[in-house]
Amino acid sequence: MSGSVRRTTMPSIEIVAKEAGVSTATAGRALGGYGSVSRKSREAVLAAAERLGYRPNSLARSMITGLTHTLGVLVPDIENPFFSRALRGIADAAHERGWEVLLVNTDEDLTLERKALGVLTERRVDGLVVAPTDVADRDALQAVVDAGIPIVLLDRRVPGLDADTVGIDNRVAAKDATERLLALGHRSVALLTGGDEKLRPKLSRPGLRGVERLGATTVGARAAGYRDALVEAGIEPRPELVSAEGFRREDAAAATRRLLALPDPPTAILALDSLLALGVLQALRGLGLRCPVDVSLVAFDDADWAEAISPPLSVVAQPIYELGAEAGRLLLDRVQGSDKRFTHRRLPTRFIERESAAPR
Amino acid sequence: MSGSVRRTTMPSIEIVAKEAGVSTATAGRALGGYGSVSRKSREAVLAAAERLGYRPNSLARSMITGLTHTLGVLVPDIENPFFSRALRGIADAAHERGWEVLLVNTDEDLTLERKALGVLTERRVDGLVVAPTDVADRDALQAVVDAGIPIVLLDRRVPGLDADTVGIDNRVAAKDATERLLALGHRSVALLTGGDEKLRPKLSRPGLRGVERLGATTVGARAAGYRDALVEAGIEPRPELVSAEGFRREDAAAATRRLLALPDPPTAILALDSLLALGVLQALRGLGLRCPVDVSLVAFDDADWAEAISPPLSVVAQPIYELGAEAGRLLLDRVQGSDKRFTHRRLPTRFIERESAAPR
DNA sequence: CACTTGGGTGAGAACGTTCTCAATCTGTGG
DNA sequence: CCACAGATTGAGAACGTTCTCACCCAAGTG
Repeated sequence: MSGSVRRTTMPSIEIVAKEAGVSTATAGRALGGYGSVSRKSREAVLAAAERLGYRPNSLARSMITGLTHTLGVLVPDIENPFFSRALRGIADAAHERGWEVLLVNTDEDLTLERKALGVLTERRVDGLVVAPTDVADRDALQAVVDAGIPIVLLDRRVPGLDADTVGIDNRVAAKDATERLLALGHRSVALLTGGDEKLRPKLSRPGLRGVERLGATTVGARAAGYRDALVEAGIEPRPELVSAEGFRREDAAAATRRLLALPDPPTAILALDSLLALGVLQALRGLGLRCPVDVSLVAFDDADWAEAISPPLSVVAQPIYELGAEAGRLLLDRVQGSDKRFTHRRLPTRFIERESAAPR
Repeated sequence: MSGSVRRTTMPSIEIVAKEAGVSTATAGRALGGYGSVSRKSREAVLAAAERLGYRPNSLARSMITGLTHTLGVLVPDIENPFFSRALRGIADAAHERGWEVLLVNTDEDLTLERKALGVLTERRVDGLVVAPTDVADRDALQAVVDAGIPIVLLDRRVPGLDADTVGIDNRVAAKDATERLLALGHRSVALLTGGDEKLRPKLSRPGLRGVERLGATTVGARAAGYRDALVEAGIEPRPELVSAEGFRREDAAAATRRLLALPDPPTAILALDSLLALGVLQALRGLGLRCPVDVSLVAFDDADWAEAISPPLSVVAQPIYELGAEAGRLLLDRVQGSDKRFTHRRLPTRFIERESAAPR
């Protein structure tokens, strides 16, 4: 392959055995803590190991036991605070039970995601936590499951996949947030989804079928919840108030400027993540408008800055760390042989009322 | 070990060879792309592999090649935006050259860090990027290096360790930031370090030796730079203006309240990371003070919210992603056999002047 | 004394690759 | 037709563990 075969200087169990004057089998037993070994042999082996600085080779161990004690984690972008916090939860759960974490960023890129699935399969990870880029990857994911590697989906769902899922009830959470804005007297509420261009027509004019299909995705479910609240309040959803122009802060800022330039501009905005909310705040500053007196704002995710800025931001807080930890635990249960029916765990969200949403 | 030996259902190269009617050696050559194989054999093997859904076992490959194509990454806390961004840089650099990343959080805990070093050694990672908790871990780190696993230190340094390091010039950056506050007419500048209790006396009354010794750590170097600026400006450093009361936002808020309650309170604050800056902002809000009219604020790290809040925060921006990417590249060079002298790479910082620091 | 029991031991297989080496096949030049 | 270089091939070793199995031995048991 890549040329030079690197010879490590590390002593093998055979060397340790020789040094201790026993067979490799006995040395293995003493070091691995299985089988039965006399006190004398054990002490000789452990002393020899200590002397030589012996470190077991977990690759060889994995070859034979069939367990790598490694969990693969596939997320779009570890820089995203949502995923870095969730990863922390996953990693802690894994560590607690003696597992390590192999991390791959997918960049929301399907090709990359598939390649990563292949690589992690070749590495024989014991299981995978995946925040899939797209439901379109169902087959690739199912292939991994069929190969005997259990998967737990995080945040997003993929219909028809044999996997546990962990997330929140996005539709209900979004509906609740929207209702709170309506209750403050806002009749014209904008939605900033962060999805990409091609999503927008679907979001703004979804047939019933469309909503159902989109309901599978996080953004889609939240958009559906937003619609639910409007419809129940007897307000006709206005497509031009739904913006899906990109995930970056600048995209959100541009979208905000566009929204506020409308003939009948929104008096409140619901942003589907905290980065988008920053874009809104930035745009408001630029326009000389103030939050919440001119425009109310509510965002998903309780970012660390949400409470510290002026005005403190009202948010829909997800239990992100717990989401990750639960995914990790669920996965480890599977790895360790659980064959319960697949569960779809929904953890509760919490609306934190601060000062960015005010009566109209 | 942990009980059940899991038998994977995945076909081995031997099965593929049988299916294709060739020897395992030939199948290996066709699949691995080494040696020479006739067109006919290759096609038969690839077809058989495709048919059986063959996936090479990279554990077996690593056993023989001595390369796991895995980089270990040891950081205090992946949730910290600094480390999650740096990790992104490391991961991208690794991916680009066909490596994967095994991640461990150390929680600033020396015991955990040592255990993690052991685990990663057993996993035979090809190299390690470490943001060490403490210089006290020198021996444990050196042992890993001696075992043949190269290390690159990120952000922090460990004197006397055979390793490359990547970071910024903390002393110069802190001095520059302090000078800018002094240039605005501030004579009473506080420093929020975020270090823990036992650090404070050293920071506030360092003998020359003290400063030198602390210069090895990130916080210490920045504190030294802060002092440098004061001394050069002919201002006597006041120990009570240096606060090291914890890393969390609440700690910073409490420290800020304490500072502002002093008889001769600071008119400007330098916060050593963005989370601490949030604490300051929160405390100011609570006290009914405004930034920058009542208190000026400058912080390290250009957090994503820094530009979006009011007032936009003036910051010392580190090239965090590049720091990580550079560490990754340096490490991969070592893994692939470079034996250049150890380098200590300092990437340039950039002061971004926004609106949180104003004339007194 | 013969017979069982069970702790302790070592030889060698197994895991799934890549590597080494010698043997065979192919085509070319004389 | 022969010699020879080079491509192609397969048997078997190697990597470092754990697992299987047969064996030895001391201590009871009848």
